[in-house]
Order: sequence, then structure tokens, then C-alpha cells
Amino acid sequence: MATFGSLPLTGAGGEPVSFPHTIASHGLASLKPATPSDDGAYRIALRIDDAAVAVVLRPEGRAMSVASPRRLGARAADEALAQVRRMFRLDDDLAPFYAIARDDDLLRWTTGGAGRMLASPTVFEDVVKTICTTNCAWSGTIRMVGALVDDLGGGAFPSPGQMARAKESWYRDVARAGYRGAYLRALAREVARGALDLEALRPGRGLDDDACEAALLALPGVGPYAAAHAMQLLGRHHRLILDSWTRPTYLRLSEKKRAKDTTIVRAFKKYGAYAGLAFWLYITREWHP
DNA sequence: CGTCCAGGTCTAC
DNA sequence: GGTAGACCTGGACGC
Repeated sequence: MATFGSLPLTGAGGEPVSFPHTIASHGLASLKPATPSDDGAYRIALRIDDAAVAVVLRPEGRAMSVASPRRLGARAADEALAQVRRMFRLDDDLAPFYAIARDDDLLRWTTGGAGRMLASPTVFEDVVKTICTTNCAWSGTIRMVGALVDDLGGGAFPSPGQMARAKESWYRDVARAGYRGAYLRALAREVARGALDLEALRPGRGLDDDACEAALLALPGVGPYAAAHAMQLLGRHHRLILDSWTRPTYLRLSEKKRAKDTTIVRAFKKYGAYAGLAFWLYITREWHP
């Protein structure tokens, strides 16, 4: 195991980034190609030069070390660090959110560095995984993503090309993705042939939140829930993730009997551009140390 | 065994 | 613009 780099646990606005809060920030972060670990480190396989490379991330004071059992060349090491930087979204500035949270009894606990939702190295991976969460139990998501990583990707998340080349029967019989198979395959094909650039949905590339949301909603299998989910992982925090898990969780924590979606949205309107993040942190507080 | 539904979306009215 | 019905899969549950 050789440490080949280190990244500061600091956001673009100088705000702290909590390593444990970030890796506990949402469910997709626990899916393959991440592997469970009980020592506080985060283990994941990255796709570098079309091969799976195991990487171990570990907090070291105000930074995180990046190590691998494989000896990496300088260019591969740079690529790995760039991917980890995107996952932790270290170029995002959450300082404006913490300025709000400091004065809010419900969210003050986040100001030590919670609120970064761990993203995948690519937007493509996050969108695919999100589609795999729709209309099925969590066990189904684990099965579908596990098949993508183990069977198609050789241990790392498959490339769009690898997913595009997989047959319909693979999605049906191996991933057991049901009707989602056609969505995933179509999505991968468009990205692989260069007709669709999901990475362009990242902030700072010319698309505002509304345009980004419209682009996501136009994707096969992506509706309001999936678009909101993908937007959060992109660091676009306006929309609330409303689904069959978040709704009842909100009711339980807020001790309400029932609440329409529009009522929940109104309750978080005061957080402005961070309404979705505030909602997510409110309902996932129990996940955090 | 059948029905329901899980971290929804799409199509057709 | 709003709302039913269908949709793959597989656990959970009732009968």
C-alpha cells in the first residue's frame, strides 16, 4: 500500500470538509465499487486507463491521504487525485450554506463540515446508479449496481462503452434490471457515441440549475426524484429529493401526521438555493456520527 | 398461493 | 396541468 497523494479537507471557500460525514452522506456512497470498511477509511476502485485501480482514502488531520496497493505512474496518480477531488467536490464552496446553518438550530451541527454529498467520479455513474434506485427495494439497487461493477466493469464502474456493448439479455438475465435495462442501455449508448455529455451538467460549465434539471428530466428513466437526486450530487442544492423513503422520514422527524410535497417544499423555502441540501441533512442526521 | 410495494417514470387520456 | 395504469423484480405479508 503506497500513499501517492494528499488532498486538503477544505472547500473552495475555505470551509472545513468532514471526511466521515462525507462518506456517510448518502446511500449510493456505500454501493460498489466501494467496499465496506470498519476502520474509518473509504475503499473504492477507480477506472484509470480502462482498468480498475483500488484506492484507499484516509483522513489525516485536515487532509486526506490517497493510497493504492498498486504502484501508479505520475499521470495515473494525477488522474486518481482528480477523481477523488470530484467525489468530495472540493472545488465547491459551501461557505454560504454554513453561514445560514450557523444561525439555524436544526442545521448548526453541519458546520463542522457535513453537507458534501459524496459523488461518483463521473456524472454518468451517478445518473446510472440513481436510475437503479427507482421503483425498487434497496436490495435491487445493490444487485443491479453490483452486476454492472463486477460483471461489466471488472471491479470498477463500467464505462459508457462497456454498458452500451452489453446485450439486452445481459440487463435482463444478469443485472435483472427489468424495464430499466432499456433506459440504461440507451443512456450508455448516447454517452458512448458522444451525443450526450453528462459531465457538462457540472456547475460552472454554462448550464444554470433550470437547464441542468431539464436536461436530466429528458433522460430515459429520470423523473423528478432522480433529477433532484442527481442535482444534489452535482452540487446543485435547490431541489428536494422526495421519494418513498424521504417522505415518511420527514414525517417521523418533524412529528407530523402528513404533509403534501408542496408543504414540505414551503417549509424549506427559507434555505433558498440550499433548500434541497437542508432537507437532506435534516432527514439523514441520524446517519452521521 | 396472490397481492402489495420498494429511495418512480412513462404514456395516454 | 393533473391523474390513472402499466411496468421488471423480488421480498414481505396475508390468506
